[in-house]
Amino acid sequence: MLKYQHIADELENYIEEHKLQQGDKLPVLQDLMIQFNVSKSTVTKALELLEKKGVVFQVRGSGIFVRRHKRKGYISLTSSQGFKKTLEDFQITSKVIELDVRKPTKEAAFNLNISLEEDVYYVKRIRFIQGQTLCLEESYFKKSIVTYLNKEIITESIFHYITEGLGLSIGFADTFLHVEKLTAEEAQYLALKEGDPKLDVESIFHLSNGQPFDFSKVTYNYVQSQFFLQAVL
Amino acid sequence: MLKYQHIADELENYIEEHKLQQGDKLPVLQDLMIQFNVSKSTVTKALELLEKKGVVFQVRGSGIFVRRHKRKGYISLTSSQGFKKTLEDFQITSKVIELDVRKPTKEAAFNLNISLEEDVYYVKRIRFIQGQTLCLEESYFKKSIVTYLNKEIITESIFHYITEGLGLSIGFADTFLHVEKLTAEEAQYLALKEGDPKLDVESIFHLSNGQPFDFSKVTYNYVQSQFFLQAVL
DNA sequence: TTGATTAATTGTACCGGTACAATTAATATG
DNA sequence: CATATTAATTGTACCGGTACAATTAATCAA
Repeated sequence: MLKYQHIADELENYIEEHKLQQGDKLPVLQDLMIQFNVSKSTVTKALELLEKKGVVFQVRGSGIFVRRHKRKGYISLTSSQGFKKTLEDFQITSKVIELDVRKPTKEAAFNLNISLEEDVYYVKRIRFIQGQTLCLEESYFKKSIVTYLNKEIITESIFHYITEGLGLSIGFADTFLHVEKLTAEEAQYLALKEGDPKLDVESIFHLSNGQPFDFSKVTYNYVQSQFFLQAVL
Repeated sequence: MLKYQHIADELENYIEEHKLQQGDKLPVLQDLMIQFNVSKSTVTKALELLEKKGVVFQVRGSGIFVRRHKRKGYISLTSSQGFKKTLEDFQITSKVIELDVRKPTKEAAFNLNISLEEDVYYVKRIRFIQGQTLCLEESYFKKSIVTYLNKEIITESIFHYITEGLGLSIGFADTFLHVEKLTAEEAQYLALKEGDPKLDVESIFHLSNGQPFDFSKVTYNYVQSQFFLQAVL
């Protein structure tokens, strides 16, 4: 494992375990260098990582401080799938509605940058949070990249399978949000009424080499739709 | 100006001017070092910046490539106010509804981490995009930090005034999203109907030293509510 | 020509260092 | 005792360098 990754993990764990609060001070750079026996730039790199993640902020001439917001139960918009990590205290389950290999819709083909003839895995599932319907999800996976999927895999974490099982490296994602009214079909799945608010989240996921491999459309139950993001400006 | 900032700007302009597309290759590190006459780490730092901004992605052993999504008219969730930069082609105007110094609501006090007795500037305004109502905004600025505001300032860019006029440095923000139904009052402002969908965006802005200085609640017209964000995973 | 092997390319990890800006602490000054 | 000045602290910018991993290009073998 990379040194700076390891340091970042250690620091994050430390903050978690000691229940540090916003503004609490961490050891200074010099001390961290000694503690982990690495150079200044390696510690700096670890801290940059944590800064991006919204875990700390640094103030020149002053120190390194914990950044932690007060709200719970929000889904992170910046972590890959959103779940798992940020909502680890909450019970997330899935029910698979459909799974098959097919040709993409025009929309999916456009977003994945493929032809209408190229095969994709189509996945449709509902996700529950604490038993409540959280969202309805449709995904299109480029079959040339995600060569195999089955019900067991997609009931668990697809992304975990892609990275660990297939050995692929996920790079980045473009995410688009829309607010609209629920259609009759969607309302039924989400146990809401037609015309109720909904949040549509469309994401295009890319491998580290830039290839798009997954286009997903997720419709959220507006009651459960609480999202957050931490930006460095 | 910082060297790596300058390089990042230059590269971004180059991409824009030459209308480079997703996947287009930029000069390799070595060439950029020579071109800008700086060390490897400085170029790397510039590229990290652009990577965070979602402008490029790098592939080890291969090169530096342009990252550019195809959709227009989306508001960026990661840039400070969202507007100005990403929607520069669109006409954004503001109408001030209220502006005064007052005591914060319990909610504002909580989010700004201040007492109920500390003064805040309260700003309420409507923002229009191409003449259409885009959003209704309520902001609470800590008066001890943002010492003065007037109608001219808030009709233009408040953040520009805070950085340039007051010489403050904005650090980071926590942003929370909710989807709900419009109240009667909100509906009126936004020229929509009560019960229509809305997107609420609450943000807490902090200075570089970690102090929160602005809590804002923005209610978006769902028709205009198109947001995007580019994440590195 | 195909496939495997090797070599060249290219970005990333990490080191050690100097200079400096912003903050904070210490000291001097009235 | 408040306030201005100076000094110490602490993070950031930037340099130059070595080693190496992932990709791509070139070469060789069958």
